[in-house]
Amino acid sequence: MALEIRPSQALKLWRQVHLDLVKDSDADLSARQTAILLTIYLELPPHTVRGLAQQLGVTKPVITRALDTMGKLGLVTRRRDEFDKRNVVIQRTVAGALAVERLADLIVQRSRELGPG
Amino acid sequence: MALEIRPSQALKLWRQVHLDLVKDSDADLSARQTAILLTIYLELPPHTVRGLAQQLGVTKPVITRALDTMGKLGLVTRRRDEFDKRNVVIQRTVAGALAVERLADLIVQRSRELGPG
DNA sequence: CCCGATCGTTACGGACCCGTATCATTATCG
DNA sequence: CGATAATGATACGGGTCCGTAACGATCGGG
Repeated sequence: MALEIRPSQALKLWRQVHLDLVKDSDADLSARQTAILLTIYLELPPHTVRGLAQQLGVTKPVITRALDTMGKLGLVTRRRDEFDKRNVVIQRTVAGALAVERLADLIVQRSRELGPG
Repeated sequence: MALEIRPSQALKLWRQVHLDLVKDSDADLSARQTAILLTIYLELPPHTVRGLAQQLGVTKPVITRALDTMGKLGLVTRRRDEFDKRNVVIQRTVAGALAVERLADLIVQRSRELGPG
């Protein structure tokens, strides 16, 4: 069931999707922000600042700032954990789910256009 | 011959590779830099600042700065075009080729680990 | 009840990147 | 030649991000 992709195909796909992302300037997320966003939307909740920081191997302020930025874009929301008010629970949004879906479609679309090379 | 990948697989692959890139902090390239680097190494030379700017849909200073940064990292080199000294020809380097190769291997490796999901 | 531990956030100084505008250099054409 | 065009680099003001360090709020064990 493993995906069969050759190195040259992988690079072409990577380049083309990045070109698309750069041209659709609205989705100007860094590599870290991308990893954070996809972790939130692919991994099981709940997600906390500390948990994300550990998964990414970065410091907590990096997560806080990324959440600030993505919050402005409407991609995620934060809510205080009522049972432990020190914690903050990161929540998904409709806009974020749509953005992730669009990214998936973009990758799928571009992968379909790959030649045998 | 088209690559068959499902949206959920595409997202898992995208997330995992980005996680790897973030943790291997040395390769801290932005989306634009990634697009530029892969364009230089996948498309036929010669590459110029203006040409890259057009392909990416960005302004020339973006390319100049990206080449500065990638030059410091040893990923590319610049050389004056002897036949038209206004032009600068961007050249590949061994280190850059190796970095691109490692990226390709990373994507291939992570794609092999994808489940049917 | 209080003190330490833990959580997320913020302050700070420094670095990078952006787009616009401008510049020096070089080529081209009248 | 001289004027115009084109190329890449640079200056600038503004924004974002980084890691370290410190902070307030909250929990929990003694």
